[in-house]
Amino acid sequence: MRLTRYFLPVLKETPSEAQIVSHRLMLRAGMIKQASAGIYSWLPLGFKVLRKIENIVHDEQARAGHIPIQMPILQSADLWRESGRYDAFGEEMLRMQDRHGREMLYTPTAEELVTDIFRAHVGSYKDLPLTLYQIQWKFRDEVRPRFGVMRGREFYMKDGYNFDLTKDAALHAYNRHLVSYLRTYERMGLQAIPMRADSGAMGGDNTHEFLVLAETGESEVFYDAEITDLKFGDRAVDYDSVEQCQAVLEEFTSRYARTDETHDEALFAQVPEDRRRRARGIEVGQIFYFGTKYSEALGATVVTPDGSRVPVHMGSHGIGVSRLLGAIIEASHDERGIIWPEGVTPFHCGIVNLKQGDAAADAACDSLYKALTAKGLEPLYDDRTERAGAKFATMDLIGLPWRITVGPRGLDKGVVELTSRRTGDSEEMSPEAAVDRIAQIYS
RNA sequence: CGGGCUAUAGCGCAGUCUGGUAGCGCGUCCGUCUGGGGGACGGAAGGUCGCAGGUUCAAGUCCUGCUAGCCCGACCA
Repeated sequence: MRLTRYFLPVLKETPSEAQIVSHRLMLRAGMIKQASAGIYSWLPLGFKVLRKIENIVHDEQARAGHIPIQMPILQSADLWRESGRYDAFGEEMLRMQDRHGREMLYTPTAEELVTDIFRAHVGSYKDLPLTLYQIQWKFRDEVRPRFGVMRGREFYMKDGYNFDLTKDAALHAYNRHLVSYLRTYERMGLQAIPMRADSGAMGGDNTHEFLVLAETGESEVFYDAEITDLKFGDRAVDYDSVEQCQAVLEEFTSRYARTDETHDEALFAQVPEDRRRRARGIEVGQIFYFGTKYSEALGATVVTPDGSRVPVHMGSHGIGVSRLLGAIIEASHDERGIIWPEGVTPFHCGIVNLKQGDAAADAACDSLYKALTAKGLEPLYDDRTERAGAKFATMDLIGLPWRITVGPRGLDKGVVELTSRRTGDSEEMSPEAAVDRIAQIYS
């Protein structure tokens, strides 16, 4: 993409509404624009990152064998009355009426709806196990939205629901999700620590939250320092293997790690003192096993091999897709701007032409652009007639992890400069070598 | 939902106390000089001063009501 043909409304000054760094940077980098309290439009750069994150989630869901569906944003109140949550959910649920006076609501989650789909179409143990998920806009009418997309009222979320014949099978689904989520977050360049959590309005007693450590996190967390050394890495886990998933769960949840909701000082005291950590975290996902709570309320049953009929065991699992942009920025930025992890960067690299209009520089940039594109990479070419400083400042702000700097001075020696946004390290090399290096980084 | 605050050009703000021709910086547009970290100079465009009513010869400024947004707290993916 050529910057002169893109829409990237960057701001030099910070809008006064933004308090925390991710919100400020998202506004300054032209990623979002507030539409009303806690509700945002996604501008091209922000939308691109949102899609990248969404794609990673879809990809990892597919790997775990989960099946994508799409359920409506507006739902009838009827099902929610059946489950008893219409009243239980309270003011957070945005309610409205259609022209006939029917009570409707903007979905805050979808246990009822997915269970309704299940009970209508699934009747036999032979159809199990089944995990359906969607990535869809949700709405929770927070009393006080803040922190940009980290705590908006409208938010984009992956919500998944597993249906299993037995409790053991459902617990395997729970473990499988934990493994799958570890992979998902690592691909985004994040370390998200599973912590024992509170089940809140979902019900059930088996639940973990995934937290990204960040000073601006909304939750206070307590953990054993050893846990941050754990890396999921590139291990090949068979998602169908009960033992393998169980082993990963045990590895990642055996050390002390809890949010303030479930924190237990006596247990925490058993962690060696030099490893006890108290910090803040951003919640980016949660997994639940809640058994037959919804299947019983809504009559979602299956016939077992012996011919009896039993309610299915269920769990639900969420990843805060839109919130992740804020979490990633909170975890990865400096005073000059965002630093995108390679896995979610909106463009693979930037090309900065230091002297737009100079025949040699223009030609070198064009040829770099073509070579990168030919390798399936997406560069952002700053072809504005701005001064070098302005171009560097924009690149630093929007956070592309790699920058190729092209100027007459270097071209005289036959080189361009490849710079890492994260480390600031620069290296001179031929344009061809720069293309190869970028391609290698993303291979 | 309790407490505090704000609303003036795309963004950041002054002007409101003490009523009298709506300003500054950044950004935008044009020109010249520049050209490896938000450069300089000259020119220009851009405003129902959140909305409605009131007081007054005259309201951005005073009064009343409303709306929207922000901060602290409680709450929350």
